[in-house]
Amino acid sequence: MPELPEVETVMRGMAGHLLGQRITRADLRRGDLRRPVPPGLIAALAGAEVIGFRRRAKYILMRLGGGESVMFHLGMSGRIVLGPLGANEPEPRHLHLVLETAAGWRAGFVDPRRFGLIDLVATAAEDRHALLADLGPEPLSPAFTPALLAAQLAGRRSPIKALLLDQRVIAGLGNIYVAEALFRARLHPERAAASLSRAAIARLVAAIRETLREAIAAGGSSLRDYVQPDGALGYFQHAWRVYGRAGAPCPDCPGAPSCGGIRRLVQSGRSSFYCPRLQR
DNA sequence: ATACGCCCCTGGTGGC
DNA sequence: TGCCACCAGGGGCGTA
Repeated sequence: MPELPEVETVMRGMAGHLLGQRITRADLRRGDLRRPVPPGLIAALAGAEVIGFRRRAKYILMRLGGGESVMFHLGMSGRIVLGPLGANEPEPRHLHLVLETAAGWRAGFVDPRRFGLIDLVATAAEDRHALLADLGPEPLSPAFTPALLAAQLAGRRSPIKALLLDQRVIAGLGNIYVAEALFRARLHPERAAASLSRAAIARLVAAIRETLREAIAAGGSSLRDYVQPDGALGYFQHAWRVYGRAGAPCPDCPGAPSCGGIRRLVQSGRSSFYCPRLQR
């Protein structure tokens, strides 16, 4: 479930074992991801020291001593696996890139559907990368204010759900956290963006922040060092209030009959979940 | 400029 | 057991 909180958690887990380490070996098994892995990737990685990590939207930037950053995007099914060298575990399927560190750890990029990507960018020019240049504000940054969101929504007739998924409007939300934030803000996913009052926009900004913060906290607290027994980083169970719960009682409606339960609808090909009584 | 459908790819699930 | 339809956390592209 790689949306912003999962990507943040994965990044922290990677940093825990890779930051400050030297990469002794880099092995590309398969380079035809969403876009081809750049030819210079292995040369940039091999022998390099990992000197920093940063997340922007759903991208992880791993900064190397040579002045380049490796960009990872997990797509729908991507994950990072981590384990000690020499462990006798079977290699996961769909392992596309393997890194080994001087300290004896192995990190792997696994992505069955190959909607993810790996790219290389000059560290000094990270934000000018074509995939980062047009991204909207980070929802957890002070720059993400009701006034800013209001300016983005003004005059837009699209459903609010669609705009919150648009990474140019706000960076890092995906289908799950949009559903959860709209529920928390009591806004129906089909509401026209421009019809939101100032108060509703303020509620939405707060709801997005709270939803993401709690999810990051859950990810961090559920994994002592972020590495699960199978080596996967940053994937944690979370109790969604509405996502994936069609037909279930609404957690905030005291009597189930009062709203008839959580409903599912399809918007531009993707599922939305909401409470018909609370969300308007 | 904006909005929408379609596509990329593999795997899991549930029905027959 | 097999087959098939449907669904899935993302996002880019072409077309109106």
